[in-house]
Amino acid sequence: MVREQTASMEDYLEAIANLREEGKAVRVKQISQVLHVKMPSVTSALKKLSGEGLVRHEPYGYIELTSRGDKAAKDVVGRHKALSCFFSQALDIDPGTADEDACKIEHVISRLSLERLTKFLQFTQACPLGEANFSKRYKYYLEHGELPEECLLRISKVKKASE
Amino acid sequence: MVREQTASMEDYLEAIANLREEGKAVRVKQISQVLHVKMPSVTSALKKLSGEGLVRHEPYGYIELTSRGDKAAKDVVGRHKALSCFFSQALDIDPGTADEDACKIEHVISRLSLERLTKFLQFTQACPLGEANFSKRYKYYLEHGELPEECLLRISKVKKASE
DNA sequence: ATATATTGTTAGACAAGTCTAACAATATTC
DNA sequence: GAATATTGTTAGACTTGTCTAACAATATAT
Repeated sequence: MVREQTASMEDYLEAIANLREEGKAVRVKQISQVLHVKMPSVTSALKKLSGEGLVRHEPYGYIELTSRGDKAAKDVVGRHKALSCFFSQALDIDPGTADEDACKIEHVISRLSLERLTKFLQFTQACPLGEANFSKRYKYYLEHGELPEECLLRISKVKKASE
Repeated sequence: MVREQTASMEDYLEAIANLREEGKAVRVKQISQVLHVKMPSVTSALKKLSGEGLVRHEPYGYIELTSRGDKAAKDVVGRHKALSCFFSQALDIDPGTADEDACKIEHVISRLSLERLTKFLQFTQACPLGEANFSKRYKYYLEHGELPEECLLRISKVKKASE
């Protein structure tokens, strides 16, 4: 299993993976900007991660993830994406907030909850009950503060049936 | 607005409020047991919170929240409950895991996401589309790995209509 | 009411992660 | 290619929150 990392170290791994992914130079300066920390903090973190065999780092040179580091990073990035996706798509939260929340929660959520969140999202998207899909009705509820008509109709039907 | 607290200090406030709520003695020992820390950590935290006017603490005596402390504690407890509720009810996660996750996430989630999560839960419970309500269909999906029949029927209807 | 057990506090070490200041290496520019 | 700017590193201070060890207060029991 992937070695347990602190939230901070996961952030560094994630930042390196993302910079690499975006084709940007993976340098101390870049990482420090992405994570809003000063450069010495990055150097220090890289030293730690190198010591654990997750990162290769030539002083003054470029920075790479080892295969173990890459695995760990992919894991964090995966959690981040799942959460971000859930917040923005299922809860209709703006991408900025969704991303911020994902950034924090990715370090603390359990595997089980993450998996369920993902399945929940898939389910709501795959299961288009009524004329509109679930997300649309939810958004209606968010905007108007009350259930859309199609939901109310069904409630009254049920009521009548049981009367 | 309620003063910003660290995750640790929020945990202490929450523990005090919960002990009080449960009618148990609010003592250093109790808090240390609830939070799985040693007693000196509690003493230290109480000193800090006293200094900020959130807690009243007579040395060797009982521990009370001030009105400001109570307000802050209620806020944390509210977040905890909302999250725990969402995980257990909407995602059908066991109460233990739901609680653990709530404990961590309560410190980092944004107001907006929390509010949406709550609304989402209300919506899914209030909007009983189809014969069964949303939660039931979701649980079917979890158990069987595929959409319940009523969902599939609707998909095929849509398909036919667009053919 | 004295001995003992329990609970609470103080003092100080430690770990993680950040920062600033000073210095070193590399890049850029003229 | 020497001067300057940029980037990176080292050293060491600081914060937060934990711990252990030793001591102090309170409660309990005989």
